[in-house]
Amino acid sequence: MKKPSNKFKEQVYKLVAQIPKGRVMTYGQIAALCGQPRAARIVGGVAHWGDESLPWQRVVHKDGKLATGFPGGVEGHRQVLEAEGVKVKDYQVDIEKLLWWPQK
DNA sequence: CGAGTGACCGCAA
DNA sequence: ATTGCGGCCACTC
Repeated sequence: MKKPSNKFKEQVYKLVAQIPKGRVMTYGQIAALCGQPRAARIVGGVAHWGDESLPWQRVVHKDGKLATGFPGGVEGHRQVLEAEGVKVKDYQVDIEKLLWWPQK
């Protein structure tokens, strides 16, 4: 296990905290906004061992697929997302519709 | 500096 | 469409 803990983590924190309810972002997207478009894995590490107070449930794969290692698996992830108002279809969200970008 | 890890991403069979 | 493999980056030992 590896626990990220530097500015990259803080960057991810800020981005995730900005995700409005009912919207989702992809790991690659967040990584790109942090300046590392290929560091999606790092974002995943932060998500797993990062601040649990952040809405990681709004972070999904590039295809809109749910996170693999989410507590309770995709099942728990799906329920939390629906609780936020996000319609989940077959453990997948309408990524093209719900994908959110930070206001410039 | 070298090796290992990870809630990913993209391409090939 | 599904499955498998590698590569990528940041971080730890």
